Amino acid sequence: MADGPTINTIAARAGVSIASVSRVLNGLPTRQETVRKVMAAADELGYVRNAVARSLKSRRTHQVAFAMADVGNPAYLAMLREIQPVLKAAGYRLVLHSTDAVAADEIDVLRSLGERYVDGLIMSPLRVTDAHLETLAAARAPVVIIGQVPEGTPVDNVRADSRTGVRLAIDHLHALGRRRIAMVNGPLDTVPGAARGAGYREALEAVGLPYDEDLVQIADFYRPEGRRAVAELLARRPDVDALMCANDLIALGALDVLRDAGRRVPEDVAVAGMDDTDLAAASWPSLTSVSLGSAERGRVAAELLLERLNGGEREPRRVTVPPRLVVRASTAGEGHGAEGSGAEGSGAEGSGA
Amino acid sequence: MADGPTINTIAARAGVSIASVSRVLNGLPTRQETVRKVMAAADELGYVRNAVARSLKSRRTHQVAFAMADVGNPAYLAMLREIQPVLKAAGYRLVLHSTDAVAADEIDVLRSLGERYVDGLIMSPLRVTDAHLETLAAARAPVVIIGQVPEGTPVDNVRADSRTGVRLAIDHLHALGRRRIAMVNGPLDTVPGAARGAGYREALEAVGLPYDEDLVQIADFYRPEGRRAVAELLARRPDVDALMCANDLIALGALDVLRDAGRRVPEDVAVAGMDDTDLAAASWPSLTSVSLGSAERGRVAAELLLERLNGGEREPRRVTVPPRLVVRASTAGEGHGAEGSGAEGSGAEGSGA
DNA sequence: CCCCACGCCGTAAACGTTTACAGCAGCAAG
DNA sequence: CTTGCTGCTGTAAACGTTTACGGCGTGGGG
Repeated sequence: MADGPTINTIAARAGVSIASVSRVLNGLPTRQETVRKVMAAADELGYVRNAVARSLKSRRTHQVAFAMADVGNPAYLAMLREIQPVLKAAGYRLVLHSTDAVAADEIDVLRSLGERYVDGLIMSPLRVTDAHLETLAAARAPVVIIGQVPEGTPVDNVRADSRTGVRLAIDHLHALGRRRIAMVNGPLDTVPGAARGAGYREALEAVGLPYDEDLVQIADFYRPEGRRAVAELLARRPDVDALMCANDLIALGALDVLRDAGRRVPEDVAVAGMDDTDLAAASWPSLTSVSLGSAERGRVAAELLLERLNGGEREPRRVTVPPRLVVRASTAGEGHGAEGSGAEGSGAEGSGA
Repeated sequence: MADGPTINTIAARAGVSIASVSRVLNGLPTRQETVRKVMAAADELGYVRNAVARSLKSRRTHQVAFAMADVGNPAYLAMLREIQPVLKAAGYRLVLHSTDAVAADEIDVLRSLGERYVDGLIMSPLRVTDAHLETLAAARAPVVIIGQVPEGTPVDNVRADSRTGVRLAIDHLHALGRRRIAMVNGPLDTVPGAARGAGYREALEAVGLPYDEDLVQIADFYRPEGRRAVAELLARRPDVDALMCANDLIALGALDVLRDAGRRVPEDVAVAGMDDTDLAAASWPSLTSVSLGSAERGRVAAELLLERLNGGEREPRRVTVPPRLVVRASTAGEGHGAEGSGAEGSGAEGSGA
């Protein structure tokens, strides 16, 4: 045992050269007799190819990195869940980085591509700075970016379309007869905040409703902030009949406040969220939400990367994944419970000692 | 550019040998002048050490694998979230495997340790078979198992204690004055199901309540199953005043059914879940739940592995992480909304094209 | 009978590092 | 001036593969 068998051990035992062993293991044309001897020796010794030596020589690691901004964020998890099987099926291992949305960490990851421990990278930065672009240009391996990237950046890119997403939701609310549709948006200096705000204005115009500053309230993307913001909004405009929230957490906060205020959802006020996280299905009433296709973005990103890893040179591609409105009780007003909710086992546990 | 600079390129440019370059890069004692020349050359060329070659020679990859049964399961995600930073801080990269709880896949992962692409492995199998144990014994790198493992298996092991967890919850319900406490358990032939069932009996005995078969209902660990089971239970025993559910999803199903039946929670029926996923805080009313310490189990597992990677030989250790009861509205009956809920940004998105 | 083609195999170099060892210069002590 | 340190550096081997190249034996065609 001591020090696992190598190609040399096998060669010695089978009475052939290491070249022959390598050929047999790689299925290159070899005499039957030799194949037999090598296979026998390998089996007896329990030989396993050393991936590191293989990578050094072949310049392929069969590993791909995914740098997610935040391991806790359901949107990134949805991506991960799709990326993983695509890579696995193609014979790649997944190296996971968490950058905590810190630009410096993201740039470190890009730079570390020079170490050549992976063949490629999928990255979803919160926002792309000039430093990012600079490092990207010098990246030593193919990269796919999930998110916004300036026009003309020569890199494969997969993006969502939250602007259209907001329009879907507003159209829906308008079709239900709502006419005083407020928006609880995230900070306007974030990329998603700006896009969603723009979507709101466009959508109102499209359905022929006036844009009213009074109906817009800014909150951070968290539940307590959502509560605060919706409370202010209600105080100022008690007459709202629908709330478009910039993400599901804000929407949950909205539900909290409406419940306390004795407003029925959706009868008095309809509520829509965004991101379609699993929280949307769990809440009461369950939450209508705009899916921005995190899962699909992950899958597409993985496929683009694989294509580039196999195919070689190619024009950089840009793919936009369309949003999808998932209607639930918080706007539709049907009973709850119809919907099957997700899967999720229990069993990561054990009994007592 | 073409083919990134190596230690040789630098040696040539700095007019020294590759050994000197290596020494400088590794901070071994070297004359100041030489250090200067090498550093200058390395900077100018934008040199980055090749991790693969380094690993081949040093027999250390600085990578650790985590094999999770299911990328979608919040319990495993909680582990991942803790494992990641611990490893990162110690200078290790994380390779993520998803085995979909398929034994054959898990065994493949164990076997693949022979490829030496990682220095160690953390694995959380759903259940451990004989084949697992056999492969484990022959594993070519240190392994830490999160979950149940037969007595005496010579492997580092971190486990939860859901049995005691159930007791915590039952004690709580009993202290609130509940006397007809039903249990909605998972399948009894799963490890968690059996442990939780045992915990239920023990706990009843401990508080002096009789064990009544009528009050036990079996469901699979999912929400629709929970609904079905609780509906049956209510039909049979309309007098229950508390429900102990074997996980949060079942508990969410219970809330659905109770709401439909017009029973108030917690006034008429108190409900407790298990696993303390983020769904527990999102639901209405928010859900009292037993945390089995997934996060802490992840952290401990990572620490055990690092210890073994640095320390070398050592007795196998077994750590049991104690459960913790998180009281929320579904039993306590206070208002909702007090609690801050988790953090979770939005921003994995982009605006429209 | 000679030559060549062909199929198979072994030798050796290469991938980019780390590191044991020896060599060399400078200097202090004898 | 020799000896022996000391401090630094270079040469070369090693990690475990893959693969270009040439050699060898066989058999068929001229």
